[in-house]
Amino acid sequence: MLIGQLADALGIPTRTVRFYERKGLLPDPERAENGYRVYDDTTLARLRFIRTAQAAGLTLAEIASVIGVRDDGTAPCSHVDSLLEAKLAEVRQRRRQLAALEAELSELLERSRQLDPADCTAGEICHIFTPTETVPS
Amino acid sequence: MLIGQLADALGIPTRTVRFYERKGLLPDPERAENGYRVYDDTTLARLRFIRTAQAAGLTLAEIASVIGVRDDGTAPCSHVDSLLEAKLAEVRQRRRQLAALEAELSELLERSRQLDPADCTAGEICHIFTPTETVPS
DNA sequence: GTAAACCTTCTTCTACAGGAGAAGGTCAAG
DNA sequence: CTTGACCTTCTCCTGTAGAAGAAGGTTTAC
Repeated sequence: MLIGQLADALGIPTRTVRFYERKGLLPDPERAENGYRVYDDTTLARLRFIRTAQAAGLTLAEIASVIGVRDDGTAPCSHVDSLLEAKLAEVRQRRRQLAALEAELSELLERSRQLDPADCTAGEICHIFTPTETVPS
Repeated sequence: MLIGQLADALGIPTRTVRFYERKGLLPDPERAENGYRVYDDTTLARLRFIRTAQAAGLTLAEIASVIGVRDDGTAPCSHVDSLLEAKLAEVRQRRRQLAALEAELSELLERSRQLDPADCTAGEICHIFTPTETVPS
């Protein structure tokens, strides 16, 4: 199997396969006499693994570390487990941040609806962002 | 006011002030005889505006566009409004994606708990990511 | 025998918001 | 008069996952 066929089998560009190779996610492949990369099904499986792990939010560096553990002859399960735990915590935190941002945006939009552009001054740049003044007694 | 004092007033590095200047977010400042940048309070206000807009998730390029409209003599309110609408839509979509990712991660972690690392084979790299086979009849 | 469709390596670019270092000028205090 | 704290410009680096182009060799099909 040549690189184009491998790439087509997964619907990814050939560039990406070479990129993964340089990142250490794929082993240096066999070469035909003309220098072309030659692959077998194990590479296909490895690429599928990479894509699945990516779908779980792992970065290529993290996936490379998992592959590294496996290549050391160790089952990377516990490593994967901790990566997933960390990722889950990250995702939850990010979700919280985005929830706050969504609330902030809604508030700004609501304010926008109640403001008249004619009242917007150059000094403020745009009064939608001007903090609502809590009028003191 | 020199750049260090301006930066300290907002708790940002002086580098950042120069960076904003080069990005067109701040006007070219006055210079003292020795070449030092000299600022007044309008720059302080502009920096506060930038920080507020950033907190709302706008990119520096978007903020620059808002400032550009204002510098054209137009109230940028409607422009800001559409930016905020777009940002809100983005945030909502991203939240949905993250919710799906969180579910996926939870599922993988649950699977991890039920699998024995001793069953993990080299071909799979890690069986936590191996799609659960729906056994056909 | 040539054109299309492959393949090779190399380097540079993208978005994003700065961070970091080099190499040097200026100013106030001791 | 020197030390330390400022200030200046310049250029490159960070992480992420590729995309893009240059410039060339190879193979297949007609």
